[in-house]
Parts: sequence; structure tokens; C-alpha cells
Amino acid sequence: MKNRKKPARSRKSTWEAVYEIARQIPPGRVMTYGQISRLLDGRISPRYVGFAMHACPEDVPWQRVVNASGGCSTDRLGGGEKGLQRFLLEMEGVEFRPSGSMRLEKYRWEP
DNA sequence: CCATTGACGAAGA
DNA sequence: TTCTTCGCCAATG
Repeated sequence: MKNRKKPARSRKSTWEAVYEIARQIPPGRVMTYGQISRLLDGRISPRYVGFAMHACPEDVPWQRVVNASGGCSTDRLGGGEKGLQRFLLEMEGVEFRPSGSMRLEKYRWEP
């Protein structure tokens, strides 16, 4: 084949790789930003995973991606409905502690 | 090409 | 436990 091989991350937008993973998260389970970063073999930093999710298409269950503390950073943004992410997760059967965090040990999903 | 930006993570105070 | 600091890397203008 021709030598025209672009860097792997340019094959698709680096963000797209994040979406692919997020779409595989089953209901009632969650993944952390850092976890996704590691699954991508460090091609993208945890910071940017979250940033990618912010611009994610609608077919991505962004709600199932939380920070390493098991909390919803999105709720802090106040961009719209406060607690929307938490609300959606509770619909899927995820329980939150009063502190606003979930038990990651229980809900974290690993492929 | 350069500066800015971000929904993070881990470690330290 | 909360807050701060640093590292991290790609997208945007």
C-alpha cells in the first residue's frame, strides 16, 4: 500500500475515539475521564477527554462519563439544569451519596 | 505558528 | 476533606 499513512490520531479525530468508547458503556455503569484516557493508551490526556465530551454528538451517553471522584462535574457548570447528569444516572439505577459522589468501585465499567 | 482553553488526575498542604 | 499546584495534549482563533 502506499506510504501515505497519517498518524493514528489523525485517522479519525482524537475526540472520536473517545466517543467510540463512551458509546460502549452499558446503562447503569460509568467510566472516568482518566480511564478512557488510559484505554486510548495515553493518546489523549484526561483533561481533553472531558473537553471532548463537552462537544460530543447526541449518540454519546456523556452522562455515563464522570470524574475520578465519582461526581458529576457537569453539575457544577450550571449550564442549564443543575444535576442533569446525576438525574439521568439515577434513572439508570445509580445511587449517589449525600456528598454527591457515587461508589465508583461499584459502578465503574471496564471493557 | 503562538496563545488560550478546558466537563481531569494525582499529590501535597 | 477541601483547596492548590502541576502535568497533560489537542482544538480553536
